[in-house]
Amino acid sequence: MSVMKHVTIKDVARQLNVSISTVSRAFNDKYDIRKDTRERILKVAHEMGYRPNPIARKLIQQKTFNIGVVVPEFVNSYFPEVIIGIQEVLIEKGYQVLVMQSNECYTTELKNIQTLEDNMVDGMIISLSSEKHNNDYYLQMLEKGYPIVFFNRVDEKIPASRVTFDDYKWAYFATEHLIKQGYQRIFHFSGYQHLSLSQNRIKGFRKAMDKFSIPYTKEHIIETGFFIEEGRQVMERLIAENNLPDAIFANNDPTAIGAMKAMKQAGLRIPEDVALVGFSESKLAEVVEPPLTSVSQPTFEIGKTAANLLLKQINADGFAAAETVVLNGTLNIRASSLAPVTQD
Amino acid sequence: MSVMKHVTIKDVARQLNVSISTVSRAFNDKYDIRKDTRERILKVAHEMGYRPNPIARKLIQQKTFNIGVVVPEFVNSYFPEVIIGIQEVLIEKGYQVLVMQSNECYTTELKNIQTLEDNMVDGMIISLSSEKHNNDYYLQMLEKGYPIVFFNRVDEKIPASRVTFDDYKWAYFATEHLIKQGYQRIFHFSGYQHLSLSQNRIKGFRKAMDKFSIPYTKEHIIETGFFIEEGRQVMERLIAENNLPDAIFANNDPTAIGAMKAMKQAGLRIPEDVALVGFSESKLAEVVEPPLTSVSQPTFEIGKTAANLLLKQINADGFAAAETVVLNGTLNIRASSLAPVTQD
DNA sequence: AAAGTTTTCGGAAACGTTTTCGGAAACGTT
DNA sequence: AACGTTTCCGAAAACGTTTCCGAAAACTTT
Repeated sequence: MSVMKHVTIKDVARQLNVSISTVSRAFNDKYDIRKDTRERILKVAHEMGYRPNPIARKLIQQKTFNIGVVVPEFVNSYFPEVIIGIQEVLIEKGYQVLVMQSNECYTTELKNIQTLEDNMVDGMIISLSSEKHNNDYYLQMLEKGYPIVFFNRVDEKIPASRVTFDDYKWAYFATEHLIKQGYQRIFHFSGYQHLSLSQNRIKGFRKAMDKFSIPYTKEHIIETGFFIEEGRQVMERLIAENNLPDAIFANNDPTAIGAMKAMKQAGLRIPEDVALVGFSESKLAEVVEPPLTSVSQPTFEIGKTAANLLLKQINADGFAAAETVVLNGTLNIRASSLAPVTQD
Repeated sequence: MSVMKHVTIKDVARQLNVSISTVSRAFNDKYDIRKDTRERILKVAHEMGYRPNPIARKLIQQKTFNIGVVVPEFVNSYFPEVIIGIQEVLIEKGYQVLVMQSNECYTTELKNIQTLEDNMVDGMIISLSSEKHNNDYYLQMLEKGYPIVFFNRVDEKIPASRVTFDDYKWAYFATEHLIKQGYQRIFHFSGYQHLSLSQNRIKGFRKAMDKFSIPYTKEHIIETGFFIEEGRQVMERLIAENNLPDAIFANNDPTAIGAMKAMKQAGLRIPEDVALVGFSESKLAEVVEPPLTSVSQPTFEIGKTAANLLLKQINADGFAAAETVVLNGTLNIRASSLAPVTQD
């Protein structure tokens, strides 16, 4: 009563006085069925409201046409945008996309992955949580030939396909931009430093500073994190310590904006007192006052290529060589980082 | 080779020299199994890396412990936050949450729902797309006793459980606030007007205007939509037409921020030239300059109650009466709507 | 019209579980 | 020692499909 009876393939077969296998053939467009019986079956089946039960199909086919996506969070707009890109290509190929979030927690990340695995997704697209993690499980999966693609938060010790951003290069450009605007005492608000993404941005920062022979110390690179609150706290500390830089290159927009908030609170002007550059362009950058200079990543494109890489692996149906695609960005220069001299 | 063999219940049974049923019993904690054999089985099974195949289990049990969530989009932070609330309660009860987005399109919304249905989710939590929709399919599902809960974007003609926000009341408060600050010529940027959410916000706006005997015409209520771009366009038009209000009550933050952008472009000051109030508080409100007054919704709470309502229906396992929960918000007053007189 | 081919279909096994049913084993009671 | 209970377990059916195998039916060819 409460759960109504689904129309099954048996019902259709009985109704039409044919065998189950024939109905199945009709639905799977097999070669060994007469065209007119096929159409007759499809017609009646549709009238009866029959839809093949994907669970049963999955059980026998060992293929689900589902793919799983695991991201650390989706309150910042970055991951949602990537997911839209992923769906764009996958849905068109008949796949369904199941999204799970790890909440930046390694344990739930692992649990998510196992549930997806248990549900027989044909492959996964993963962005690692910021917590320290152990690679064993991923290595095992890869060894079994399980199709996985990583993006954004990758670990170079995991030999899987991945789509990344040239964090090094664009961190360099972002820093260079500040230097060329005349800033000298530049701090970097970095992400969690065990992530290669953060390491690469630090390297880019360093490279630019070295290139232009600008002196700096370890204290100029401050492990801040990824969220507004974290950026604000670090900035508040700097203000309290009266240890202000000329400019800050923040590892992402939220931390830059957190710094911005702290500065406003303290009556400091941007960029006159401290200039700011963000990273991974979010909607926020354009909306904030002053507008935030930021490196924008092609989120949509990242999602699309990750999906395509995954499809390639799935279709190779064996051990496709791991591939790394590096995508390009742009530096969007806005008021928050303009030259201190030219300010009116 | 490419897909490794999963350890099945048979393997475990053979290994231990017991029957399949016994292994099953061990895993399902049935009463008719001796305690020590149960433990022996669990131990060995775990060592062998056996995990019960949920697909097979679903097939026979007709219960999946999955629930589906369909939202129109997740680039604005509203829906992601709700989803986090949903997951919070559902995961703890052993459910998994599958998220799909309709992209504000009725057709894909329907397709999403059917895929979820085909995948035998035990229930769904839905927020309707903004496109005009036909209720037939939902009515059918409800008639079959399928557990569904709607939130945010609901349709009063669908007699299902829902969790909503008192849009009427809070639209009233938002408008009242502007009036009390001394603004008279107030416009409302509304959402798509076939959604009851939008209608209620309009009603609240009207009620406040009437209550304080402030004259207004139909032209003061402008169907704008939900996104930044839309707000900006409407505002640009008003500026071009030299048809400026004193204040705007926008149906959500993005449209308010769109208006803000257009105003800045045109050199207009907020709130001196036009005051602004948003709705459904997003992260943006605090970050924008000037900070945006906005009604905040308890997104997290909305998700949690929606999930609980759904669980109630699922467990009633029959036809639980539809329930409507209305949650409360707060009006966060910030600089964008302060009295024009007291500005310095 | 007989023989050989090709097309079309039905039967049955398989996918990995849960669950019903019945029976063996263990125990307690007389 | 016979009987009745209770506890524990195995065999087999079921869930709704796909697919392999073989055979009937429909064509060709001679």
